[in-house]
Amino acid sequence: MPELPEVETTCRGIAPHIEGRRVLDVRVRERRLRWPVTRGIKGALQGQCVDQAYRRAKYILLRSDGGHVIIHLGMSGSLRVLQHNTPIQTHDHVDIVFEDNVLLRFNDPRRFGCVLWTTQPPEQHKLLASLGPEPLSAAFSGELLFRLSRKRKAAVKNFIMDGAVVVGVGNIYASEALFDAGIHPNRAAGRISRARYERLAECIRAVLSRAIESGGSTLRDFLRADGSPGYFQQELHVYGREGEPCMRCKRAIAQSVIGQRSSFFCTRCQS
DNA sequence: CCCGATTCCTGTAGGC
DNA sequence: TGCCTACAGGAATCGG
Repeated sequence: MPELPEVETTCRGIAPHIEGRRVLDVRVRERRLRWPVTRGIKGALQGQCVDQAYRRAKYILLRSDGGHVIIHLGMSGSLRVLQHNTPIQTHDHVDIVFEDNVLLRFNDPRRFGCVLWTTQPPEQHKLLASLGPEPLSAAFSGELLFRLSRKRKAAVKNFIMDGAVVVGVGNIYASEALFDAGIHPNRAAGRISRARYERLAECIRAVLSRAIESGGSTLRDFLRADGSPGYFQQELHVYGREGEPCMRCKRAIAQSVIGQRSSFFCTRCQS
């Protein structure tokens, strides 16, 4: 599933193929995604040049003369750069057809993703307006986590997955960063010290950076036919390892549901 | 304001 | 072997 590193990888992968190219056509086969594909997206895009593809949180933004395409991959979405004549497969919901035989194809079995068109500045769009800082930017810090967490009683795992606090920390990397930082995922966010948040912020940064490097290794595949899993899964310390020995102390990794999401942790190394 | 529960959807894994 | 159910998960939205 696309986490921030894969979204970043996808964005870097498609950008050189579509930037500077004119849109010839937009084909929508399935409008019913997380939000309905914007009516009129074809009329808005046709004939326009996409001059930039970039990422904000887990959104991929395509900038053209008159506005932006906002794409989210949800849980199962993918974007591929293909040739015009590539046969349709199941769940191929949207095509953006470019000049020079370039086709950008959105496929999403579970339809949790979206493809929207907006003429607003994207940072003012409803979906993007209240997002917190990028985890790999200077605006993100332990101090920020400390400040925003005061008086908050929610579990720290839910807190760091809150996109208004910091973007891009999904279920997998929340478990991983909390293990790396030695913090129990169920601990109340408001009862964690500044020093421990400094450590946590550093661990969030580190795990996402490493995953982007590993995501880079899936980059070679994603333009091709299959969605291969990538190597980052081999580097996970706790996620999906219930019952297996902790890599630090050998005690069995525990699993429990926190905020309706499966969480993995070591009861000895995390407190 | 804050938080937990609910919701969207389908492929996959597990049980019987 | 095959069917059926439970579950996974990003994130908006709603209700308390």
